[in-house]
Amino acid sequence: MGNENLVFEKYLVSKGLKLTKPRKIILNTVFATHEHFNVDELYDQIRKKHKDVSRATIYRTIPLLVEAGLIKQSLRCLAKDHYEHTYGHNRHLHLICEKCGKIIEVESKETENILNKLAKKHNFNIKEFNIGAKGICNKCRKK
Amino acid sequence: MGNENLVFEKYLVSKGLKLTKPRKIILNTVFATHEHFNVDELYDQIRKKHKDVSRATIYRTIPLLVEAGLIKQSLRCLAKDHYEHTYGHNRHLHLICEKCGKIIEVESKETENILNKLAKKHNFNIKEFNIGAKGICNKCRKK
DNA sequence: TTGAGAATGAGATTTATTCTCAGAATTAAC
DNA sequence: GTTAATTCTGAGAATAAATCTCATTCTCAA
Repeated sequence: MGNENLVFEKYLVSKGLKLTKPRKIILNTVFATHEHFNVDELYDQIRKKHKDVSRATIYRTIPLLVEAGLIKQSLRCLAKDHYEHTYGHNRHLHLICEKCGKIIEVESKETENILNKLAKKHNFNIKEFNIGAKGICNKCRKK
Repeated sequence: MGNENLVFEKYLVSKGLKLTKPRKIILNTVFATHEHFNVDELYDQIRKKHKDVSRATIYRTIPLLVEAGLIKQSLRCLAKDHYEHTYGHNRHLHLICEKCGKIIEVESKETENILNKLAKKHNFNIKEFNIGAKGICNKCRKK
């Protein structure tokens, strides 16, 4: 219940685009939970209430949400792109279990600081961090 | 010219698999350069010399190379999976330019140490790091 | 109210990757 | 060397996520 709506509308207007009903529905469904999501999950979720929003529109709206700084592309899992919130969420890194797919989110300003330093050395302007590791989680290791 | 061949053969034998001609060709082409690659690039490279290696075999061999610890899945660029060497190469992180696609490779043991600590806290067993950032490179920023 | 441009749904299309299958290669035992 | 059991292979079909097309509908400023 932040003002994603405001942010999104501002972005759209600045590009000469419109905050239409389907776009509102998509935005609100995306921000109805805090979870990562992929297009299929989002589509199913939306379809529970709104039978008139198409996959095409979802695929077309996601890049707008990304551009507006509301979400970002996250992991790729089972051949599908996944997304996560950036607006209203602290940045975090991911520990992904290769066995069960579980995602552990951990905050770490430290790693970002180091990356920032390294980027400076290379005259590189960081827009977005992508930090994580794959491995085996606690539960799966015990099996 | 390390002994990727030996490593690969050892791995294959341990799984009851065979180091066949196509697999040798693929392995050697992969290790003929130090560059990241995707399947198309690898296929073209191989086809210059060997008209009889199919895409299917390349797709089937890559997971074996990954499992053998010789390469790892790296970035995904333009809807294609990319791979990079792990055998014989120090680990590094990637700064990826969103404009021109340039990839800057940087070493950083520091970030890995931090991730290791965090993983310990969560009883997570890291198999592979995935560290990087997207942004704008020096050249593109000047435009 | 209206008109110009933007947005939509439906379904076709694209394309990386995976699968199928009949024949070929491999390897160990004889 | 032959054989037999198994693994591999190439070719092309199949799959499926993501993109595109297009005729129609919506939006909003004037």
